[in-house]
Amino acid sequence: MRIGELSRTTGVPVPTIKYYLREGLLPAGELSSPNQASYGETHVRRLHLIRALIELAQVPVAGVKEILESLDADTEPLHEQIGRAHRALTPTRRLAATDDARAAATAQVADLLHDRGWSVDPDAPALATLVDTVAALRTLGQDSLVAHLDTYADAVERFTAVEIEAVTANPTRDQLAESVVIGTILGETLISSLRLLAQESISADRWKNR
Amino acid sequence: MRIGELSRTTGVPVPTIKYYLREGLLPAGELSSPNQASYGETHVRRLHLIRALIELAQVPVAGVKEILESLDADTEPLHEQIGRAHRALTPTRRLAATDDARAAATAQVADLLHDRGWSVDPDAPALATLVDTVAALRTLGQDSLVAHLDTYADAVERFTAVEIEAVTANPTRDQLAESVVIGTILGETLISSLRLLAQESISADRWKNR
DNA sequence: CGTTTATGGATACTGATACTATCCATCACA
DNA sequence: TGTGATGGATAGTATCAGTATCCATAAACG
Repeated sequence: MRIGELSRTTGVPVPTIKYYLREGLLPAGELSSPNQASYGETHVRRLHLIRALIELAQVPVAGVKEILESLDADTEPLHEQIGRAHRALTPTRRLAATDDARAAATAQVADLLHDRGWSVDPDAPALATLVDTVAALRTLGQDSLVAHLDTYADAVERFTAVEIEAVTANPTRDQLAESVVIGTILGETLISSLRLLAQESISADRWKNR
Repeated sequence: MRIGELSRTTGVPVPTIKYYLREGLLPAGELSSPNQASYGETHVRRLHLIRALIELAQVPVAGVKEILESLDADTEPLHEQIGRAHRALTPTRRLAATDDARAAATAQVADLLHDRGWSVDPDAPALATLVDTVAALRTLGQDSLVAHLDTYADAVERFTAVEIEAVTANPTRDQLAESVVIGTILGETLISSLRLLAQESISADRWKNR
């Protein structure tokens, strides 16, 4: 398959494919002559994955590259592959907060992790984001939401368990890693759109007249 | 309070505040003379909100504007205010899928909505995103995840119930609207970081040796 | 009272991101 | 043999989210 056909079967414009090749998101095709390369099924699959990450999950190109590299690095421990995907997904979003708001948030999050027995890397970017978000919610006067952090954590444990289960069905390690990474990323898009739909539906008949 | 002090108390640089003023995110201060305006507590609060939306929830500036306008439009029905926030949160993320993948996804999503009794606007952007995501997961060979859509929906209903409860405690309608909108948006950041932490912790001891 | 500093408002510039467009020397195929 | 596609390189574009610069005026300080 040459680039034109790859473009036609995936719906991705040729210049964009060339761009992904340049950026190293897509491995080069096999060269039969200096200006004739052929692409295969793996390229089709990868292009689909790239588009899903960029379009649906809004992962920046650099993040996609990171994720794909981790998928290809199948010598490294699975947990490390997942860690790389997580990092690529959590663009350091920090927010200055007053010292006491941050201290309170840090303490609350530490309690939560302790109570749940979650052991995470203290440098995990998601941890910083969580602390900042809790602090921001307090600063914005939304303490009642923060008070239910535990219920959020319950619900989150629920689907994380399902994901782990769904994913362990994969026979090979490579497939497992791919499932985990795709599930982590597209799962978020899934949850987020489900949540918006649930809110829309519930809020519609809850506050019809306000 | 003049712009310098506003900058110092919020940690937002003066040129950035001027930019937000230009973009209409922040209402103008009260002018005492052609080049002397004074800002108050509302400006401090609003700046905190803007920064939280932009930094933590990664909402684009245009979306923040939309959200704030809906918060200020306290004459329109609450449900419509929420709808605007939702639209600002769901940047049309579409992904070309093969016709049968999309058809299957559309059917599955329709079933889900029906079974749960969720009634949503067929033009809701979140609906399109959900369909595309389900189609993409199938195309990428992740059917086992898609098979658990219902469990995701369960967990999502759980959050939503908590949020509604937490938020109805607000005495005034304005506060209620603000809580709903902030909860919708920052809640997503909260859930996403909790989920990453849960995954990290669970995956760590689940796949120690793979 | 004069001088330094800050301010409001307008306009211009910047850096990052994600593509698009153009070139050109091959290459395949008719 | 010529026509269109290809690989590879380089340059251009649009959008976004600020930054920077200017200027005339106002406030604060000595």
